[in-house]
Amino acid sequence: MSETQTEEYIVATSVKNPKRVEKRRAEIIDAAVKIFSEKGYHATTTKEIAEAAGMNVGTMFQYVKTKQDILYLVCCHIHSLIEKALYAATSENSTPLEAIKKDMTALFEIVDQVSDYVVLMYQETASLDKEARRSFLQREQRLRNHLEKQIQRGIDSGVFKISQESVFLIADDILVQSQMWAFRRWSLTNKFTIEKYIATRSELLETLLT
Amino acid sequence: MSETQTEEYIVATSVKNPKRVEKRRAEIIDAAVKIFSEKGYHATTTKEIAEAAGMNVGTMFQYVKTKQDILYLVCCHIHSLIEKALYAATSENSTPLEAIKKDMTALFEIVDQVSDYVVLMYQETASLDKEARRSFLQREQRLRNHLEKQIQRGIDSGVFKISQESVFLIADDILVQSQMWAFRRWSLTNKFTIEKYIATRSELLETLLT
Amino acid sequence: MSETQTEEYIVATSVKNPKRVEKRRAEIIDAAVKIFSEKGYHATTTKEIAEAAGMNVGTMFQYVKTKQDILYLVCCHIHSLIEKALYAATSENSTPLEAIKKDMTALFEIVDQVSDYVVLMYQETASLDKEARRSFLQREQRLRNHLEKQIQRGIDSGVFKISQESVFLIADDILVQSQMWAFRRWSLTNKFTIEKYIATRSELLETLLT
Amino acid sequence: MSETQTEEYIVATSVKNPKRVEKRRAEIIDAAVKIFSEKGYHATTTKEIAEAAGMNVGTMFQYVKTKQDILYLVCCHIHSLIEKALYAATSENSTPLEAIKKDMTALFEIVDQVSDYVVLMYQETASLDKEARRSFLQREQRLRNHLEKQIQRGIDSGVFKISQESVFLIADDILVQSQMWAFRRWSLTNKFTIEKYIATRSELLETLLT
DNA sequence: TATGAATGAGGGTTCATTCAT
DNA sequence: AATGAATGAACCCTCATTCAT
Repeated sequence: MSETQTEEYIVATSVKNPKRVEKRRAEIIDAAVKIFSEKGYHATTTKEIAEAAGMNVGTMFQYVKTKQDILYLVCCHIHSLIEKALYAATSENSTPLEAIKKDMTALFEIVDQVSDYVVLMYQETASLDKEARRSFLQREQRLRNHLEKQIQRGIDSGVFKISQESVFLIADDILVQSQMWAFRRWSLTNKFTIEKYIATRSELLETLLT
Repeated sequence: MSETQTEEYIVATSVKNPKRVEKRRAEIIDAAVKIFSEKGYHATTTKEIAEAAGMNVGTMFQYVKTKQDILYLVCCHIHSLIEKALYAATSENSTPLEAIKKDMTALFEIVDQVSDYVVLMYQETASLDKEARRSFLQREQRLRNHLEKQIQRGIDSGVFKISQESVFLIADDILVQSQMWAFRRWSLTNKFTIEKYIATRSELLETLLT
Repeated sequence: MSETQTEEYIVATSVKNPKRVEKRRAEIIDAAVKIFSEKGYHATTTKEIAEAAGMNVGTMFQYVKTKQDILYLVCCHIHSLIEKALYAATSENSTPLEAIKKDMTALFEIVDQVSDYVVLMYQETASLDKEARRSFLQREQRLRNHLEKQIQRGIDSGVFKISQESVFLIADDILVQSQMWAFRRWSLTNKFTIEKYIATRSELLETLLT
Repeated sequence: MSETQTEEYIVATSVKNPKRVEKRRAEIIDAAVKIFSEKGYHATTTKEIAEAAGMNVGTMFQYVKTKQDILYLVCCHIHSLIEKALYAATSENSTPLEAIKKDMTALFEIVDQVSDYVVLMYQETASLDKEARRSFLQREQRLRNHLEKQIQRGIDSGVFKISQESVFLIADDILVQSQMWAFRRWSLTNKFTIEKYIATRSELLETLLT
């Protein structure tokens, strides 16, 4: 479980009222998420975003310093959706195997629901500068850490028979596989419904763990 | 095994002599690969590429119609490197398990060698237009098809005990995991050398298959 | 002695209480003088000025109609500093030569003290519109008129042996030379202290006048 | 005579043919000089300049890296006009007094002819960044050095009876006075024609020197 | 009177692509 | 086939000023 802690990337604003910032940014994010996932980050104009967000360009740039900031906010927002769904699924009263399967299911389901955004999020991460990218990747580590802990529980209670170094890889694999459902939708949906996909993945995971 | 066959995306040129086209494009690709993986596709100007390729912008645009064409050529080039390495590793005289492990090893090793380019290739795929992207993704399918066949051999010979639908997923996983080594290098190299990574992955694969 | 009299440029305000206007404007001027002379008029934003003046942009614009008004106020303020220092030095009980030398000394000394502001004042005069510039230049004429009168005294009393048309030029020269000390500080301080500069200028002036 | 030598500020270009650069820049300068002296540097748009220069904005920016570069070129161009006129007037076969008077006359006359540009040149110098400003000011020193040499000749030959430190000041004064004719045109032309101005200044200079 | 969010025109600069030589 | 100057639409962001509270 890696935990190199660094400060979060902060999106600056010249607006003082935090409530307003939150509200306006939500509007910006909502608009940007849609346009970005249709046309991509680079092909989208700041003016377009502002218009779609129902505000003036100048206004928008009071809540955000650069276009990239918008991308960062968007990525974090999407990530939060996933994180919330995952954490909501986690219950303490289940066997380790059930628990990790439940997490996996929740993860795959939320990714399925917002798959366009997941693609966007990972595709455009590259357009963030170092600072922002690092900060975003840290968030991702939180997800993996969560899964690692769940797997570790299974090892500790003697249910899972895997080597210690596999923990990290398997946790990471689950994450990556969820993303894959988004990225390869066009090809996977030929063969799987989301339910079938989850079922097959669950089986493979069980094979691996026990 | 997916095989929706469509025509390949063709990069047009106004130059007649095919030998010259090949030579000049090789120069362009070599230059572009380096700059793209340093600065990214969008941050790179056509002029920079031309200069690095030792030719004039005008000249370059005679071997290529758009900047995106260059990206397409670059992606295909990188992909070829991987494809060649994978095919070179495949031998007929081995057990299915040995064979798929050998393939996996070759794949991971080549990705390790050109990891910067792999990252570039997958990161910037989004910047290709529909046509070109589809054509590029078709190439990727060839890789997966190859792996699928190897796994199928094991099933057919009764060595691998997995469901039919897992074939596709496992083949895809191997591919994705190779890419992961490139994408998460910064985090994985904390825990693994490439040899260790291959070994662990091999073990997990064996668990899964047998 | 030129005296084309025109009305003064008036900086409008929407605030009724004159005391408050005076106080607030003093705060604005103090803030603006500093920032302008650090970054120049164009590079300074109204928001910066307001913040430095400890008030809100909106508030500031109630005491001033445009950004240019601030510049005008600043220029007038700086000019007043010089004017006051000059008038304070003038005494009636001295020979014409002593008197003009005293004035010159006072002028050079005050310019030396606020040289940054003098540079600012003359540099940015160009950014005033016609109206405001004319009004400001009128103030400058008051200074020259003062010096002209002092020289005239010397001529009238038969001490200064110069032609009538030189009066204007010499008065102007003194003014310009004082500004030069501000503008060419970087080069003049290699050769002169302010005392030495004043001494040398005094000698040259005496040569010229007698 | 100050001569801190530093490298000249070089205006970059992406155009290789030096002849073309020279020709195009001449067009840019011609256009810019006119618009700048009408509206000032800040109020002028790069697009306006390009249009007036009969070329595309993009084209213009191939001969110049920034708007400020244009200002620098303009300032240098104007300065060259003055320098050439001054050097052309200098003859060796005259007494020191005649020589310096001739120089002064030439200087005042050229400034009179291009007075709008002189005002522009000195007014907007402040808009140059440090680098460019330093480089431009160096050019100005060449002018002063020239005048200093002329005065020195008179001292060396025993004709001028002035202290050594006055040499610098008097040379500088001549320069400044020429600029004054440009800057205070509106006020000076009430009292002087250029010929009368030159005559009066010559007299004062002679008084000072002999 | 004071606040600070909203406005939006406009500015400098870039760069993929073309085309005359 | 090669050169490199020309094109111009488009982009991100700023900031003086206003106005509702």
